[in-house]
Amino acid sequence: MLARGARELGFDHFALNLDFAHGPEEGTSLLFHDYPSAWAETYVAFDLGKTDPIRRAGDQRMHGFPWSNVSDIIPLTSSEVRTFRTGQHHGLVDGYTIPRHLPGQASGTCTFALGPDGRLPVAMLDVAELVGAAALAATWRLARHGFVPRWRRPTDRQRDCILWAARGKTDWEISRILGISHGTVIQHLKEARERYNTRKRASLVVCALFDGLISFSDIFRWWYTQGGG
Amino acid sequence: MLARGARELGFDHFALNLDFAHGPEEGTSLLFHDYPSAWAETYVAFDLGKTDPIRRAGDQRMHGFPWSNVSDIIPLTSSEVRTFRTGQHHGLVDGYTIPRHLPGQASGTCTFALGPDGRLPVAMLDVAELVGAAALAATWRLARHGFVPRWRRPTDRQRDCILWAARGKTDWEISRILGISHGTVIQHLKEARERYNTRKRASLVVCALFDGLISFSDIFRWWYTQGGG
DNA sequence: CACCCCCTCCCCATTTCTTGGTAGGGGTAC
DNA sequence: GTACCCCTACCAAGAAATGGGGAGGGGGTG
Repeated sequence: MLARGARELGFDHFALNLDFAHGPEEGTSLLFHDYPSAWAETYVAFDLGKTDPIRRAGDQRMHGFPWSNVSDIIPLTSSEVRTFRTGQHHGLVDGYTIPRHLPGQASGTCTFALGPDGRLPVAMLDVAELVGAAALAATWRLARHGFVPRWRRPTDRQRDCILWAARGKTDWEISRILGISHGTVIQHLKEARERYNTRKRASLVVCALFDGLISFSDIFRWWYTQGGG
Repeated sequence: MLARGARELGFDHFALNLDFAHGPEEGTSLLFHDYPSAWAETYVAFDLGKTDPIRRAGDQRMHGFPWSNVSDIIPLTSSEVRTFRTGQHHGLVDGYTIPRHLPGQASGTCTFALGPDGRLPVAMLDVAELVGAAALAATWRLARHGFVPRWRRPTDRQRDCILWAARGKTDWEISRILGISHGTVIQHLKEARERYNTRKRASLVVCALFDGLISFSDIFRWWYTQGGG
């Protein structure tokens, strides 16, 4: 259906990707597409997904964007430029990507791509936006079935510690800030790690951020008022 | 502009809300609207934003929904039902709400509401979706401005190391994964920390995430392929 | 050709995190 | 009342990160 829709909108290919955010161990991701098989194989073989600038840009946006805008959204590293060029050689010249996010639950993109002779159907982008969003929402509704792990979230105090850890404080510094003992901070962070089922401070912070437990504004609001940078 | 747009779409009022923190507590937020002033004052006075069922439903959805569907999306508590009823008494009978999310950065809704005599303009809901999303995205772009630091960005190899660090790997593990020496990984991360002007691994990851150098999907995609499929 | 940047490798000392325990007091829900 | 959760606090050993140095090769550029 999406493939037909892509044609009718004036595109050549589609790709729908949905990542479920239910923690390190118990998650899944979906990928449907009708990209040229040569490119798909290259993509998987070189694990290009991890350096795909399109996905990264999607994490910064609330709605669709043409690929030509990616460099305005995020800084491109040289290897990402290479990924991009390789895709073009495989017949994926341009495209339009619609991202959608549900904090702590899922993130996904729906992309409509153009072959070598294609031109971006500017007039249809708004429709593509709606079609892509509908496809993502439908996929999410279908896929979430039988899903509700929702492990216990960290407590208030654990969250405080995570927040200060995200701000780059050591356990001892956090203890001074919160007015509790050093060992207690260690304890809170220990239990928080268990709740997110991780074993490293850095990924604890990542999990808390993605889960919506803490946010960048939480972290940086303090940062800027400090004058630190 | 939004007020005019709301009228043209067949609605009576609009409200645009953007929260910069998903965290349970603190967080800055924006609210633009042309609701009846009596309702607005009540809303603010009782801090109803925290118990507004519309917002909570928005956290569960990737795209727009009419208010009549809210009870299908989330279970309504008695206080939420009260909020709802109070709104109706103030002349807000029905509406259509468009949510958008950026995990860890912002969440917002754009609502078009109907007065006592209004009927939901079903044919225009898709347009409302686009208009609301555009308004949210524009607000986000404006609000985020002046937020993005512009230091020298980490190199490709430094980014690789940050990404694996965000995934909870140790320096030694990263060295095995990338096929380089342990000391080199330490060196890359050391220089990456200097570029982001931070001294801790956790805040290095936070900076890289906020900067868009790495993204949540980069991090979690790998996790999914490890355990879940 | 210098010069800068990137990637790679190495040394050392110190600080910090992680993991494994145990345990009391206060609040709340059944 | 009993059970559970949260917050607090402590100990100790081993693993990992941080900060300070230095160094060579390759690539691109003025």
